[in-house]
Amino acid sequence: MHFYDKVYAVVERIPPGRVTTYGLIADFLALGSARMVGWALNQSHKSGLDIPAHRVVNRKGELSGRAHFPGEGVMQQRLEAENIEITDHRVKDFNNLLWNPSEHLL
DNA sequence: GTCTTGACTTCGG
DNA sequence: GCCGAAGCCAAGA
Repeated sequence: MHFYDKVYAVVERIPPGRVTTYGLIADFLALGSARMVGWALNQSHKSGLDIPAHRVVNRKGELSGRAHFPGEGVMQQRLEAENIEITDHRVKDFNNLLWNPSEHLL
């Protein structure tokens, strides 16, 4: 059980239409660094699992990981498919859509 | 072994 | 609010 397995477990529990941040996940799992979350998601494609990584954004609500998706604009399209509006690579109404793991999982 | 590289965040200016 | 520096820690070279 590596830390990225826990990251995947949390990310899979993010409800559709909501988003969360690297920092919140790192804090919830006590990883010590938000970078580890990004690194875990970077490796997620070869885990074989279907991780909804598009629901994880940075603390400003920006789609900082969009470049690592299979195609250009894929991350944004997946979010829009869940009724999340994106303007200039940022989640609109981000503060309202933010999903905090520690308030729902514990 | 060290050094670099990040899907990040926080703090000071 | 923006910018630069620093802290963070697992891979890969």
